[in-house]
Amino acid sequence: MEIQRIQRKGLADVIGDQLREGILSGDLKPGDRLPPERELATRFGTNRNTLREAIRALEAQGLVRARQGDGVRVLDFRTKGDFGLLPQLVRQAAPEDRQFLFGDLLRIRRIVCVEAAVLAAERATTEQVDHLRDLLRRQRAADGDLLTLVTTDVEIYRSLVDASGSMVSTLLFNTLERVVMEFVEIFPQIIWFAPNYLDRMTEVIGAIGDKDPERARALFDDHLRNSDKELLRRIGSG
Amino acid sequence: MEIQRIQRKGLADVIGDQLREGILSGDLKPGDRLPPERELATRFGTNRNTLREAIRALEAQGLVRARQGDGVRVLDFRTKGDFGLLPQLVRQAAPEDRQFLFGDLLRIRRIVCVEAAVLAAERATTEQVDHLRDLLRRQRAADGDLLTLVTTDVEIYRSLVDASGSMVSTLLFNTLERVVMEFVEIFPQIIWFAPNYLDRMTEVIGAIGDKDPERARALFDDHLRNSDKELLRRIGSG
DNA sequence: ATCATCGAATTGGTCCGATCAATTCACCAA
DNA sequence: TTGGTGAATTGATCGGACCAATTCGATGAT
Repeated sequence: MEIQRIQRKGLADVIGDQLREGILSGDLKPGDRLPPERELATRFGTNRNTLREAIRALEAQGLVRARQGDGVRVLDFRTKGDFGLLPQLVRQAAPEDRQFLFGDLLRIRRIVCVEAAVLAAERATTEQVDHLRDLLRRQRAADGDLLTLVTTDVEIYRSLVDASGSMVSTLLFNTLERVVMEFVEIFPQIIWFAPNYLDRMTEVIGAIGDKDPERARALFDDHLRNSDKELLRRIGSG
Repeated sequence: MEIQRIQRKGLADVIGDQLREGILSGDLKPGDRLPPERELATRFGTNRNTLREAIRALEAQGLVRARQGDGVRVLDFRTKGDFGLLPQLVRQAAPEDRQFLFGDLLRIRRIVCVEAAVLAAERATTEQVDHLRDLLRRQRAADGDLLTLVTTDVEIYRSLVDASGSMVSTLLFNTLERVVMEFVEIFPQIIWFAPNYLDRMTEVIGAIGDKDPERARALFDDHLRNSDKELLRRIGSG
């Protein structure tokens, strides 16, 4: 497990974060016009170039739109915002909203992962199924080592989504995983494995190996419903 | 229906598009280091500031990562890329991949929309259900006017997702809708409404009004499976 | 009074040149 | 071989200048 190099944040990133927070929190409403770049720059104690880089990043995320001669206008991220905004949105959600958000997230993650399993049962190559079985073996060998369990678990899910052969699912999974990681930082207690976790996953991957989409769907959906229910319970009582 | 104002693309946008295309097409591989900013700027016939704005946008989308003293490195969008990359990916996909991509997209859209309908049946307020019924009436009144049919259809889906009360679903729907619009430009023939479209939607919204999640799920899932099958057929034969 | 027209003010877009700061890497010494 | 040191590389920030699109008020014709 490689140590993650800390990403040093430059001034433009900090400014971008502040503006983004203002938009996602609702302080800056859709249709609002940001102050002129020259004014914003001095207000943040920087120059126009650096400030513009910050705004470019927001523009790339669909949060604002700059028009020459007019100004920089805040867009409505609720109707135009991208799914990729979710991690940031979770990070700064009010504590009373987080449990609700988490429940919705688990629901979406479940149906996406189940559908990926179904697709994998239709399309996966024998190499991909073998790789999944390898990961399960590694998971059994981990024997309680939490770090190994977590990283291998993520790898299993990722490999399963890869086996579905769907770029749509893969990219969707990437973002979902990122959101889950945000929640892990907020609720560390959701790092948890169901008692029958390994047996269930073995059954699911068995169904995929058997090219039996409907059995994979039923098994995985049932497992995730139960598992997610427990995760929600742990947050509720924590 | 307001005419969409054409978004004027600046130089930084054009440069960003070119670099993004290089990454998504695989010409620039993960781990590759881009040429130094000073060199890239002259190569694109521009200056460092403009070029840096282009790179900032790519960075905000998780396609590259710039580190002072090192350089700008290409990230692996397959494992780290965001769901929001999908529209651009569709736009420049090879023609032989597009049908496949479209099938996967419809599959994900179906399960997401169905789940939104289920949630709506659990949570929707009477006002939200009334609004959905209004939209259906407007759709009936459209009577063949294609522009009205399309825009109202999008509004129905959006209102349905809104009625699910799930920000996760809403943002996910935003991106999915954007991808669908990309496909519409490529395959205009997918603008199509099933003969029983209005009756089916009326039934679904009826189930939501009755607070009957499972009936909403069954009705909507069945409708979308049939409808999507026809859409795929129209692409295949077109 | 109402509307069209034009021009100045506003504001984002691009460009130039310079300096600061983190990283890398070749070189040297122990 | 190892470890440190400094030069080279490269991104980050800065200040100022001018170009270009939009907005909006003044002006004048109807």
